[in-house]
Amino acid sequence: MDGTRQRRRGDTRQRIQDVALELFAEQGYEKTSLREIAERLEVTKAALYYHFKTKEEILVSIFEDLSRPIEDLVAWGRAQPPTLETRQEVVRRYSDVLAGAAPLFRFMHDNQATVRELRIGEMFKNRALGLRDILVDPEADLVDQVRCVSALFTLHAGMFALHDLGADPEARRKAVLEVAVDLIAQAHRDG
Amino acid sequence: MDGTRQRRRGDTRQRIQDVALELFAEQGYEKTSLREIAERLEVTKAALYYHFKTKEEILVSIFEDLSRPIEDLVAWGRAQPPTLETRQEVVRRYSDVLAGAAPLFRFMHDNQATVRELRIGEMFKNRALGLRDILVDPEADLVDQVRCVSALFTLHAGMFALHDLGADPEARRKAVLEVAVDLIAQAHRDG
Amino acid sequence: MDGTRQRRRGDTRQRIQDVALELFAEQGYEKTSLREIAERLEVTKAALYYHFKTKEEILVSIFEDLSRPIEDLVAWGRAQPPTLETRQEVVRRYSDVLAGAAPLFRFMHDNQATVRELRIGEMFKNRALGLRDILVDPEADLVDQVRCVSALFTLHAGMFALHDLGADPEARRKAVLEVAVDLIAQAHRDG
Amino acid sequence: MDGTRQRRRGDTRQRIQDVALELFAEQGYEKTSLREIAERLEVTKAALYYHFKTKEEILVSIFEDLSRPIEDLVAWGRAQPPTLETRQEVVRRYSDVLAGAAPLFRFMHDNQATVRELRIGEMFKNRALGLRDILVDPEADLVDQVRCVSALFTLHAGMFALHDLGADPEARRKAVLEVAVDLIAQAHRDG
DNA sequence: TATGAATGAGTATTCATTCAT
DNA sequence: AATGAATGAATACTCATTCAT
Repeated sequence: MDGTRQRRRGDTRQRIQDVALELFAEQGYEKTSLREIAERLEVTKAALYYHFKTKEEILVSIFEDLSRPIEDLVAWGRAQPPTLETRQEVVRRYSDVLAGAAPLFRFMHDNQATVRELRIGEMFKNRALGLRDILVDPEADLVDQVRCVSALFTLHAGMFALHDLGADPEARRKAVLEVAVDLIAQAHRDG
Repeated sequence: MDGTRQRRRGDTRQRIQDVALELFAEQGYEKTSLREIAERLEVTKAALYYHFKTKEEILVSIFEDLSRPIEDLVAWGRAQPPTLETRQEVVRRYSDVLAGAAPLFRFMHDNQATVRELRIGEMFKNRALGLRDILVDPEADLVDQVRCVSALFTLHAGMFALHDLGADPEARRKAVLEVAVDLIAQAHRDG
Repeated sequence: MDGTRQRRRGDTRQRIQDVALELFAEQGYEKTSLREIAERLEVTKAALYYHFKTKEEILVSIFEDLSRPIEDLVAWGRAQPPTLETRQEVVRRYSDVLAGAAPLFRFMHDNQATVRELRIGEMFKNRALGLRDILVDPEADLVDQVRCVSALFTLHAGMFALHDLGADPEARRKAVLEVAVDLIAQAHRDG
Repeated sequence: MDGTRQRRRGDTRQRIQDVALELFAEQGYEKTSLREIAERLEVTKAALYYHFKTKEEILVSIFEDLSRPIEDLVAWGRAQPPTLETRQEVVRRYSDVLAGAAPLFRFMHDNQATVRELRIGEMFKNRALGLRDILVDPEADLVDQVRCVSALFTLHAGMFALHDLGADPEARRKAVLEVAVDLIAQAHRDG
């Protein structure tokens, strides 16, 4: 009975994160004001400050919650032997991770200038470097190193910039993943 | 003799563009205020408005000046037969174009959320789609289409996100270009 | 005790309206800045924006609050038979209405060019036309129609432009009203 | 041959006045910027300053040029005996004067708050008082004094606020004039 | 668990005016 | 007779943040 009003008790923090991420992804971090978030939630700005100390903290909390799978992936990858198979599996899993928190990663991708100045900039960079270090063999040829990094960027671009290549999203994701996996394979052909 | 004061006569418009691009690329568009630009130039904000109607127009003018080579490249590409060689040459030339106006393209890459709302968003998108249409064969396999687009993104990423792969910039650029050219080649292997 | 600080709690919105109307009437809408209003109230400009969305909204809110009596008068007038007596009574009541919100109507009278571009321009015009339609018989002789409208303008002018005819304000108002009532009577002499 | 360009030589001052009055009457004094005037004339703002020392001076010069007929009328009126006939003739002539410089008087009527702060405020007030002193007999009944002033305001209102009474402008002007002349007559009935 | 009221610092933009050329 | 380049001061408005209740 009632529902919304009832269910809203206690989950305000979560609802703030949801709405904020939605708006951040849609319009960017700077162009999204706390007033806007508050209005969409039908609470006052001050209510946001009950749950979060600053605007930035809202973003940080979202990032912390949603980016754990990357941490896990990096941890897993580090524990594996640095083989072709491991690397391809990392790429596969990363593709899943991206798809599982698309709005966050779309936001990260579209707001790099902003993100760089924020706390999450450093955090994200570290996770990204973690991934890279798993995929890239520092002894390898520079071209092959680039191939591995390129696999990563292909995944990202595939998520956020291929909306007009037609084809349904799932088919697109598969195609993108195949290219990425293939890039890793090429980097291991010989050397 | 004297220099600064003397030479400044008449080139204020250009100096505004230079400083603005520098700051936009460094801190992002929204976080760069006209006050900051004016101060760095040692003129008043009002002087900026003598030369440009709005903040956005400063950016537009920079974009128009610096993105002409892309237009030219698209035009050239369209006039060639849609062969492997053409496409690889387009990739090569695009790499040069990016290197030739690196600060602008770094800005575009880092501020996509912002750019999308601005007039240059549409402009840039059109140029990008132009390039894509030259590189991508709509009849080809989806995976091969992705390969071609990925070549483009590899170029971009190579410019703006590989600063820590070590190696000197020129070597890096060559490696990136090789990967991109190779991606195009693979997309043409058979099919 | 203390008073000012104490009493100010909760009535800020009203105080903004009061001070704004005072300044608008004194110096005009355009020449009155929000800084001025804020300073006189010893609050910040931002506080004004907590209570009103724009400068224009301050004016609109004042107008809506103070012009209700005209609406009521028009409604009353419409419900009466269109006789000489009705019309004279409307003129009498209008004189009271004007006297009851003199600063607002002085403002409207003195700032017509400005008001015309604002939201209240349309609102006021509608109320004025409502009054006119009650006073003016569209079948009547043009000269008699003008007499009725002139009665209205005489009232206005009497409020705002006769300060130097000497005599005390109340006597002046009575004289003005008599002229206006008489104009209506003449318009009904025969016809 | 050519024409515009040719004829424009030498009459810039006049053209500034024309355009300025047009815009002042249309949008008000404050809302009309020198940029706007300059743009419409296809000259630079600085050119305006070659011909006039300030924005206000543009208005003053217009007023001085166009309000001379009032001065003349006042002078003429003062030289006549203070009879009913004189007064009615003054009203008739004033109606002509208003019609002859309608944009100026429409401006004065619509921008009273602004005008009051400007140099022309005082000038206009003096001319108006001059007229009033001719029309009003200080010995007369207050009501009759009001009638005379009301005749003046009827003329003004007739010019600027009766556009929707229908009827063609000339018919309207005649009707308005008749009411005004009649008001003067009533003020002289007995007394 | 929130709100109402407010602030301080900032933003882009506009304006009348000046002056060397 | 006019322009190009610039300024100083102002304006309406927005934002993240605070705090007493």
